[in-house]
Amino acid sequence: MQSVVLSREFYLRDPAVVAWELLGKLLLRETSAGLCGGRIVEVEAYLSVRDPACHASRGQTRRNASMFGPPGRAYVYMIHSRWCLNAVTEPEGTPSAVLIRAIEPLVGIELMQQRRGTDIMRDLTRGPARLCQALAVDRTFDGWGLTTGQELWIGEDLSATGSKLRIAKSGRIGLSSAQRRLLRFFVVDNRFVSGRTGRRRTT
DNA sequence: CTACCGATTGACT
DNA sequence: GTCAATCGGTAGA
Repeated sequence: MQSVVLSREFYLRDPAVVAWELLGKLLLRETSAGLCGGRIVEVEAYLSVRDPACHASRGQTRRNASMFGPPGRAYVYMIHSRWCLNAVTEPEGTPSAVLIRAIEPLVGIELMQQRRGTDIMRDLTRGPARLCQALAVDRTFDGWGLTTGQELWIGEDLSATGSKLRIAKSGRIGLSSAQRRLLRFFVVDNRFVSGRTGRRRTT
């Protein structure tokens, strides 16, 4: 599993662009129990104060503070007693982020099966809270540097074939507002994508 | 302090 | 497809 850790500059851009380009990248987690992770296949962008669905749109609180920090760090929050992982984007002070909604399991399958309590591959990392449980990501990673290449990071897959990913976009899942905006991006026909896989094709 | 709510999931019809 | 468990974050008294 050869990969090159993504730089801080990668995240220093519009969250919709970062979200799009995160598809196909590797999300990796290393503990004393071993390495695990997989390929990112579903993401959502949250656009700072101009996006009512963004946790930071109504100002800074203790929960969302890491979204106001530098790009390339994690924003981990809890919803319905489950953890979800974001990558912070844009310059410090602009609180935007990309929610990692699903990955395709590639390494450390057995470890992720243990943490999830199931052998069913499709249930390991399909959904933002499932993947956090599989990778043992919790509040302690809020603010963590995803560019460090240690413990939890995102890298370019050097073994990836040159073939271009087929990507589609849709409205974001689970929102009570701003549902019309097409800020969810996913790999077409990938069985580890959560929710409905219909909607608008783009490539 | 209390009350309300949710970027979800798993169980169930 | 529907539905509610469950608990930290947040706002308000």
